[in-house]
Amino acid sequence: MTNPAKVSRLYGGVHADERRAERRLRLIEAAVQVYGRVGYRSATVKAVCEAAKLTERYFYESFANSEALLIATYIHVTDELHKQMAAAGEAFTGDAAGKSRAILAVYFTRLREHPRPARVFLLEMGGISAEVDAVRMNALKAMSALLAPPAKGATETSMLSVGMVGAVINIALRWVSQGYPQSLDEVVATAAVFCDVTLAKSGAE
Amino acid sequence: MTNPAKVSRLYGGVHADERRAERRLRLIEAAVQVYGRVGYRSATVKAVCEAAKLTERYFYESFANSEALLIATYIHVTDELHKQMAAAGEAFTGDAAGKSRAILAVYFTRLREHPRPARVFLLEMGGISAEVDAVRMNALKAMSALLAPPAKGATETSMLSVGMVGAVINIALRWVSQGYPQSLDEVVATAAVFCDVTLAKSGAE
DNA sequence: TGTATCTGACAATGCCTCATGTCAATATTT
DNA sequence: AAATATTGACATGAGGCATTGTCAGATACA
Repeated sequence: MTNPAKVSRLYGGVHADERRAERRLRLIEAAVQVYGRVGYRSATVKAVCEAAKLTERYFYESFANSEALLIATYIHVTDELHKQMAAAGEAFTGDAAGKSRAILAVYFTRLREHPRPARVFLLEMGGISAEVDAVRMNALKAMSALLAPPAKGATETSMLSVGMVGAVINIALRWVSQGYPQSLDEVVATAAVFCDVTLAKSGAE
Repeated sequence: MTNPAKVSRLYGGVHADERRAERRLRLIEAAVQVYGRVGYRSATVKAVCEAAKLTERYFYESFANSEALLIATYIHVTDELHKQMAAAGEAFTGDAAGKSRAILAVYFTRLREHPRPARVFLLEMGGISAEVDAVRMNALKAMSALLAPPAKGATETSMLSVGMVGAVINIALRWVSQGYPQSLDEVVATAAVFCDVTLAKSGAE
C-alpha cells in the first residue's frame, strides 16, 4: 500500500522537503561568506546564489527577498553563538562575575575566529528595516539575559542591561575593526567591568 | 577703482560664495528632515532637493554624491551637539561625576527634542562606507573625551571609554526607539553608572 | 521504456536612481 | 535697455539589480 503522506519524490535519496531545507541552509552559509566579503548592502542575490552554487530560482524558493535572507542568516549566526555562550555559562561553577567572564570569553573568541562576518553583523545591522531591527533587538536581549540574568520578577529588559550590552558590543566592534590589538584576556576584563557593575547595581535595587 | 578680488556678482545683496554656502546649509538642514522622515537609505537626492527647495543642480554644486551629504550632515549635527555638551561641562563646577551627569542631561535632552533624526543618526550610521565609519568613530571619540577626559598622557582612546560610549549610545537608542518611556533623570542616572565606573577604573589604573 | 518531476543556465522585463544636460525665465550690472 | 550671470524646471541617458519566465537536460518512478 502506498503512503499518501509521502507525496514528494525521492531525489538522490532524499525527500523534497529535505532538499529544500538543504538548499536553504546552503544559501544561508553562502550569505555569511558573501556578507563577510562585500558587506550586506552590496551583496546581490546573484552573488549569494553563485557562492551557494544554486540559481536564483532556488533563492526565491526559500526567501521572499534579500532582506529575508539577511534575517534568516542573522538568526542562524546569533543562535549558534548564543548556544555556545549559554553552554559556557552552564558549565561554569562559581560566582556570577566569573560566569560572566566565561561567557564573554566564548563571545570574543568566536568573534576573533570570524572577523569579517563579525564586523558585518556587529556594524551593518542598524536601520535596514523594522523587521531587522526587531530581530537584532531580540538577539541583544538574549545576550543581556546571558550576561546578567534578570531578577526573578523582571518583566522587561532594564536600561542598565541595555547599557551593558551596548558596552560589550561596542568594545567588540572596536576590537574587531582594529584587528584585535588587545589580548583576549584584556578585552574580556574590560567588558567584564560593565557586566560587574550591572550585576551589582541591579542586585542592589 | 574696481575691486579685482570681488569677481562674483551680487545677487540679492550677497556674493556668490555666500549664496553657495547658504544653499549648502539649506541642503544639510533639508537632509536632517528627510533622513528623519524616511531614513538615510531611502532618502533620494531628489527628495532632499525638494525639501530644500533647490534643484539637483545645486546638490551637485556642493556635494559629490549622496554619501557626501550624509557625512556633512552628520558632522553638522554632531558638532552642534558636542558644542552644547562641552558648554554644559564647562559651566558645571563640581566633581567629575556631577559633570558627567550635566553633560548627559544635555545629550538626552537634545535627543528627546529631535526623535526622528536622533534615531537615524544613532541607528543607521553603521556599515555605509569606510569614510562614514571614520566620521562616526571621530564623533564617538569626541563624546568619549567629553564624558571621561583621558588621562594626561593618554595617546589613544581606551577600551574602557569605548565601552562607556557604547553603553550610553545603546541606552539612548533604546530610549528613543521606545518613545521615551523613562524620565530624563532616570536615563541620565543609568547612563551615569557607566561613566562613573569608567572614571573610577581609568583613574585607578 | 515512457512519463512526470526536478534541476540548472540563462534571457527578458521592469523599476528606480544617479548624474548630467538643455533651455527658457529672472535678476543684476553697466 | 542691452548684455551677462544666475536660477529653476525638466529631460535624458546610463547603469544596476530584483524578479519572473523559458527551455533543454537530467533523474526517478511505474
